[in-house]
Amino acid sequence: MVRGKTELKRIENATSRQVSFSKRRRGLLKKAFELSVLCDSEITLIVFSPTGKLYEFSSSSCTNKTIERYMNSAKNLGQYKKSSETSLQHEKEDAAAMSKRVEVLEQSKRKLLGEGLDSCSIDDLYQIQEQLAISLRNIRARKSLLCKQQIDRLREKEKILEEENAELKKRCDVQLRLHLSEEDDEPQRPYTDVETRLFIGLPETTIPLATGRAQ
Amino acid sequence: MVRGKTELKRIENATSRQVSFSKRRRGLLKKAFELSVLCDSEITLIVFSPTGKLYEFSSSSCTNKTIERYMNSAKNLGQYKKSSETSLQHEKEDAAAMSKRVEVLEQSKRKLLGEGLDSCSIDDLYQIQEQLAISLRNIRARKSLLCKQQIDRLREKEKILEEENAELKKRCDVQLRLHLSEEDDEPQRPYTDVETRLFIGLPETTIPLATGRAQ
DNA sequence: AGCTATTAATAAAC
DNA sequence: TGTTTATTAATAGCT
Repeated sequence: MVRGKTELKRIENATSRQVSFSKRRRGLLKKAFELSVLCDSEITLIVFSPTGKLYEFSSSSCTNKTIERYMNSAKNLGQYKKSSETSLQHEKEDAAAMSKRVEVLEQSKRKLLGEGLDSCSIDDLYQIQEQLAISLRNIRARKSLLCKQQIDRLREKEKILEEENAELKKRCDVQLRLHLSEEDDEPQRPYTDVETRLFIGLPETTIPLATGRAQ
Repeated sequence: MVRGKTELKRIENATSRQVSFSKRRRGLLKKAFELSVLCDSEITLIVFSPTGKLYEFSSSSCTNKTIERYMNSAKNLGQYKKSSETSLQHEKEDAAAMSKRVEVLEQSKRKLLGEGLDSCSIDDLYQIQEQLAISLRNIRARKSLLCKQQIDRLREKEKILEEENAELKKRCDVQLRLHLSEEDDEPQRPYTDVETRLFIGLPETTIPLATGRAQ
């Protein structure tokens, strides 16, 4: 510190602070460099300006190398253990455990598929066979249930459709009779016979309508 | 640099170098501290002495915090991507993939065990049933093969044992006859008859001996 | 950014 | 290592 022996506390004047930062940062980087060269030591200096800008010096080719070394040192001292190191460890363990599990599962699945049986004793084979028999029973039961349900559904539908059919037929008969008697009374109706024709057609169209819904 | 304006290169004298390292290191740490306080900036300084000893300064409570920040900065600049970050990413992806695989395997295994069939259509069930039928065929074939092999082995053994039995019986008969004729000639033999008795007992003990080996 | 007065840092010696 | 001393280096406050 020079000229007015600045106190060791944050420089309040923003401009002064910025200027000081520039000058001192350069000085610090220079000193770091000198120390690394003169004394043959590995140094990494990381500086973030108050505005978040990054400045760094590293004597080694790569800052990360020194950081790596630092991590190891710190870890070995038992003081720190970098979170990512820890989680990496964690992930690796997880992966190993899961890999093991996959292996076991695949092995067991293969046996259920009737493959890779060479390593099985007769007892093993018997057990697998029993298991498969149980599986088959379950599957047949499930299939049977599904079939039954489908049959029930279809029967239900059939019933509804038959009722619908009966109803429609009845209505058609009524309409037909009504129409015939009307035709007798007034054969000269002006062009409303479009509707009339539709009514006549109905007894035939009910069948495709019903089967259409049933599909 | 002072007094004799040292050249900017490694100090060859080991003692001088060590002394300089001590002094300059302290100076550097002090300057780093001053900069961090005066200019309110985040600084981390890592120094390894030539002998490997670690010295550090960090304005933040934890060096790792600054390093973390540095990593993010450097990563965002696309210049570096810390290896452990990358491998962590890797491990996580691996774990996720494997987790997915375990899930799939377990699901598929459950179906082969005839469980969790609710989500299966009749077609699915049919396919599983077919697969199980194949598995069962394989298992029965394997069991049958093993049984056959065992039967063959047992037959082989039986044959050998029968031959052995026949041989031993023959030998016993011979010995018995030999012994009887010897007894007639010299009935007063001094206590070697222990051996002789053993030979006499053999035709009866061959049976338990043979069945014992066959187990 | 450059200048300069002033203090800080430190090489050498003990 | 710690102190002293001579000397250069760093830099706060100006411009």
